[in-house]
Amino acid sequence: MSGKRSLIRSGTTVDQMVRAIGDRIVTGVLRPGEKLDEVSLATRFEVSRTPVREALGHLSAMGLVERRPNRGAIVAVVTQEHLASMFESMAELEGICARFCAERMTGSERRALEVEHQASARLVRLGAEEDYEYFNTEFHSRLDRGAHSTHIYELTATTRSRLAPFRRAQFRLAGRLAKSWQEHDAIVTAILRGDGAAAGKAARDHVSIVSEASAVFAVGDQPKAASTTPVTAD
Amino acid sequence: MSGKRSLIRSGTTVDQMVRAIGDRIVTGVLRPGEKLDEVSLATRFEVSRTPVREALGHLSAMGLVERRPNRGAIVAVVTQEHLASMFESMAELEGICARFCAERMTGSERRALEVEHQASARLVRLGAEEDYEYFNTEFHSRLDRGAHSTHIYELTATTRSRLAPFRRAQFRLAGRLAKSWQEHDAIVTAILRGDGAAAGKAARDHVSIVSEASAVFAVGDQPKAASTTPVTAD
DNA sequence: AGGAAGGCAATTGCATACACTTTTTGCCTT
DNA sequence: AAGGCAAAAAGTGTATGCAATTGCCTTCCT
Repeated sequence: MSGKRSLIRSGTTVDQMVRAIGDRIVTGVLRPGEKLDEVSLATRFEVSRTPVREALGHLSAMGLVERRPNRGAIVAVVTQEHLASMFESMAELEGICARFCAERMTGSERRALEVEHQASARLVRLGAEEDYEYFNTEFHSRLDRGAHSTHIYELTATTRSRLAPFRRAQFRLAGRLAKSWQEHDAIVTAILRGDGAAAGKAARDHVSIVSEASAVFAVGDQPKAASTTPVTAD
Repeated sequence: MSGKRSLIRSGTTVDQMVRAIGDRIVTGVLRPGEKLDEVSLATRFEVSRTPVREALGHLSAMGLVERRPNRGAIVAVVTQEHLASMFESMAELEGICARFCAERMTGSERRALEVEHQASARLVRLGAEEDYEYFNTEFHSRLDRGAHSTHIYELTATTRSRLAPFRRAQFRLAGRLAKSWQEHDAIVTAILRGDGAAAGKAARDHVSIVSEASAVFAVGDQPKAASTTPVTAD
């Protein structure tokens, strides 16, 4: 590989392909059910079929693409039913995390959670959607890590990433920002109180509401935003 | 591929490699931390490096092997802590499944669950460990499917497969068979009663006890049983 | 003698070539 | 004209070869 494509971010060719293709799926450039031809992708990104193939394997493991033996790969088709199932699972997983947090978080973890959460209140007042989204991600990351369970963490992370395409625009909905913060507050309060059952319930309810807010953006209504992963091709 | 190796079970070469290598990891022939050299594996199984590489990718996604970029793959090292975390997750997942079963199972599903469960009582009296293990698998499969949640099903399936290496010999422990059946009975009773909370608790407790029973077989104490996936090589 | 730099061997990562499977298209039969 | 079969084309699955990276060993300098 003669130095070209050196302007690109990082990692192996396979990683680049995973990001490039995955991003195009997540952003809706590649639509669910669309055929993913290996040679087309390879020529398009100016690499050989080998890394493309491997990338499709990764994406398949992530659940973003579906692979039929000897019959090529397609962008995973997520039915309304399966989407609901994923949100349901997410709610349960978050609930477990919150419950474990209430029972297991260290003193410094609790303090950090509280501090960050209170700090984010300012963003709600300002209506800073972008910044709040960052805090929101950080908040949930704290919950996931605070559960002190590596495997639950993995399950949560993979599920969250699979849901990413469907929850992107949730904070654009009117009033969602303030409501989100209130729900976070219920979770934080319960955790600090050490009330696992209440924390779990609050976290489950939180996701359930996000689910409803995101249902709008489900199948057949994917945005066509530009890719955020620049590559030489395209 | 010139017709040879036709005596083997099925599927593509990659699938065979996944099974062959995965089985050797699961059965302890390949020990945690052991280096997985691509050319060695390829020559050993008389295939080229390509399917071996792809298989290692799959196994990496399954969590059975660990891949370091440019530095090869090793059999995943499962720490005592991570193992505990996996059993904990399994308990929670089974709990969720049982709860959902109590709330959602159809009439015929409930009947089938009960019938099969009662039938397995005979195996306990006979001490038929092998046959009971089959029923046990079927039982849990019913629970997973009865939850009517495709994504929870996936999470449960992957977690279960990752735990497989550590729970194999559980029924060999004295009295485990009868105890297992009693725990199943508690779950079934609660489900048929429609008591989700009780079913969830019973299922969680069930896994917890399996966890304790399996802890004996954790890191550093893997058996060296022969592979159950015959391949031309070996 | 100890450490660092450079080179060599081994192994992974990518590209290309070949084999087999599936699908499509066109021709032949009914 | 319609349906089915066959052959070719398209595309995936596997093999092999080449480039690039890593780790180690040797060697040279301080």
